Amino acid sequence: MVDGMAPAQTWPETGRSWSSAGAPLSYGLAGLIGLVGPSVRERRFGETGRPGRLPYIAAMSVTLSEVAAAAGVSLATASRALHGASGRRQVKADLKQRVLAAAERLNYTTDAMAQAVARGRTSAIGVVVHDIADPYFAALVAGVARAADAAALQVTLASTQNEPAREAELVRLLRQQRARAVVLLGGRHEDAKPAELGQALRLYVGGGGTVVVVGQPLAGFDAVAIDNRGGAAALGRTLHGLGYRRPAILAGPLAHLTARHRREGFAAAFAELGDPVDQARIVHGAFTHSGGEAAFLELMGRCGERIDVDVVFAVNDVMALGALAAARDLGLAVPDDLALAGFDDITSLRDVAPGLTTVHVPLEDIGAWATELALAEELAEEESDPVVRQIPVQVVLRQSTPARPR
Amino acid sequence: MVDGMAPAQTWPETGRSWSSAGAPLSYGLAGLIGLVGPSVRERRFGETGRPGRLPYIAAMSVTLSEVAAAAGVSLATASRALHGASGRRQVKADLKQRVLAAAERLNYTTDAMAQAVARGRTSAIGVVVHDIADPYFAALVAGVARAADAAALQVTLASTQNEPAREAELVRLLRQQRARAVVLLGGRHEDAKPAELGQALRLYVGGGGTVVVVGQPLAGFDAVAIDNRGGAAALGRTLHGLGYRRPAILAGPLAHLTARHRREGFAAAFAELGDPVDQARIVHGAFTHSGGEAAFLELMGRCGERIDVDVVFAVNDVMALGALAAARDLGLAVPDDLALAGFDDITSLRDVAPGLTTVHVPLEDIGAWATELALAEELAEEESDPVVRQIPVQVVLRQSTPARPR
DNA sequence: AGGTGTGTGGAAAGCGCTTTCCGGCACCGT
DNA sequence: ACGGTGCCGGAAAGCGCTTTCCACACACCT
Repeated sequence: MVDGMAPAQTWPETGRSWSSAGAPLSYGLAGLIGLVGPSVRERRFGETGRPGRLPYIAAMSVTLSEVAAAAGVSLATASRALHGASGRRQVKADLKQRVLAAAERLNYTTDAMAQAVARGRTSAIGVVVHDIADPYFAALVAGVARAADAAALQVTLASTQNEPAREAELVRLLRQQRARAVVLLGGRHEDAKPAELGQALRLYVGGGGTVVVVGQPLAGFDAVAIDNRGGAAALGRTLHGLGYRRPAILAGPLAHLTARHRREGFAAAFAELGDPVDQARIVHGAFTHSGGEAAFLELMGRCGERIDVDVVFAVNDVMALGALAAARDLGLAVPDDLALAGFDDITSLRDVAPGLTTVHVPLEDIGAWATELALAEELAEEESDPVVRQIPVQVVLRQSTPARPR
Repeated sequence: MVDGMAPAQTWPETGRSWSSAGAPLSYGLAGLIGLVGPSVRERRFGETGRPGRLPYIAAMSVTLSEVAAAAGVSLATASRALHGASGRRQVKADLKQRVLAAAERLNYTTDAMAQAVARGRTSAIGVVVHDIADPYFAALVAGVARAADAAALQVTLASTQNEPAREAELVRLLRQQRARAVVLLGGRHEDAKPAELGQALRLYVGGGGTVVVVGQPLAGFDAVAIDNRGGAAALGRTLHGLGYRRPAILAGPLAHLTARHRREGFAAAFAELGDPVDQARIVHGAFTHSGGEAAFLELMGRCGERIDVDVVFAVNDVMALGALAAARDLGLAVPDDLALAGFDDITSLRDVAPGLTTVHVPLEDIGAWATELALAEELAEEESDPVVRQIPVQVVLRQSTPARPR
């Protein structure tokens, strides 16, 4: 790996000048960090004096042309040796070895930005979430990360910080980053300038990107759809079958599509079985832990002295956990005083007691599938109709909703 | 937004040729996605026939020179109008308006990659985690995302997928991406080729990047350090004060530094108070939920018939929750049969009953601080000694460790 | 008028990379 | 000996952008 070059060599091949002003700093730096060798230093341009020179510190990394010079080959050959194999352009073994050795010796690393510009494509996919600390999004992102890793892609995380209206802005950002694909995890909100989001997504797709929406489909885009309505209906039927007759719903924001579908599915099931949900027992609130807490308190307030509700369905587990906390604070026992069910089967449910009845959604897998779908669609040159993959869900009964003695 | 241009106009200003082979596809696409206008299409190069042409589809987005042409100004002016203000180079208001209008009309969006190459710096920071679905990392990343958002930076998420040895690889990847800074959240492992990680980090720093390590300091790099030893010691003293005398430790992997410091701190506190931890009551296991479960079962197995342990300290909350689950399965009640404490105070603790005694670590803030530190260090041109910010932690007593009647 | 600023647009070089075309070379059959 | 045929290295153009230097126009002051 070490060839016959003089160890103190300072890249005469490159013909570049060293910074004089910057030299002390750069040597100091190199000394401090050690191990890095002569190639790590500050470079200045501008010896030509012609227009176009960049007399500021532009880069501190070894470039491919330096590697090429060190290996005594041309830039083209160096590029081919390192990333080549494109077409039938083979670099002979000995040259390739020389280049690889030089690259290693100089600690060269490809500049992914430059590569992206030259190749016209990046190696990053973007993922939009509302709050990465929420276990729902965390699980989805874990799946995205797994699939991206398998495909040797980077993940760019864009978070709205719980402001749904920022989704469009983040999509624009990812377009600017030329992300290969965007996986949109945030729940769809009807009030959050949907036109703006659609516009941003269309522009992104028009620029050659692929979009996959997770949760519910969005007109015109590929989607991995969770069967919210069906799952909630199945849960409703199951609870009815267990003997529950006076349900209440902690329903999430009115404009939140996922929340709405779950509420509608659940309500429809009870209605069909002859025990419609009392409208006064449907409380809307934020799609969060504290939203669930608040909605539960509001519900209890509406009930007054006597609780005329036997089961509470929170449209997601995080809200259900909020409700559980609120119930505890109120001195109400679940399931003795009140049964409780959620939706999603987030991982942290394994640690709550009593076990929470819910609808299992394979979140991590969904994240991975969405990513794989995006990558597959990218390959499909033909412009096809949006692919919508429906994910079935499954009711999981736990202790929070025991069969009700009649 | 709609100006007087002929709708069928095909950018004569640009002088570029349209693809003939690709035209049907591109028109079809533009038709399908609507709203995008004539500027979104496939472009081919190669009308010159000279070397250097790129006859493949290179990009589908509007470029700045097209905007410049549409606005009737030069490339330089267009660039200055959109991002300018660098130095005292002002673009007069009317020209600036023309450029902005043209950009909007063409749905132009800057190519962040090209910008990064030209400017020599990106706008992304990298964050390395072991598992984003783990609430510990999720909270930290939420903080990183918040701070990055405030600084108008992108977050590139790199996950080892629970393989600590992959940290070095991911750092190399982030170096390749020319991330402005790397925030290393993964716990330090002694066995995971530390030299390789250190080497990768040094090369990254040598290339102009900034590194901040979270958790415990790593020689030579900035860090936001959690007072693991002190926190665990304080917890130990507190529990001793409550009357516990026969502690056990679910200690995490031997080589895991955070785990080790917490174990040592806790053990030291009990030793100082005259009740050293029995070595046979220290069980090592993975730093995860199932690791906690397994370690707890192992501990119970070692105890045999009679449980001669009065409090179990798990070196993190996730393990403590695993232990709690295992205890439930075994029919043991916490705290009646056994007290339990953890470390970190992850958010999901709010939903477990009994409330788990732990050591509060402001995880999300730490993520944000680490990011802010990285950005501050980037500005400080002077090469200074590594900054290590110590974060104090606080014992939080909950129901899982009631005062023990003597 | 003739200098001297001052402001502002444009030409063009440069970032670091990929990929094309060309041309040189070795090998082969005739 | 000669043209054909592969193979493979190099020169150079190009990606889309930023920033420099130059040039020109217009004051302003003597």
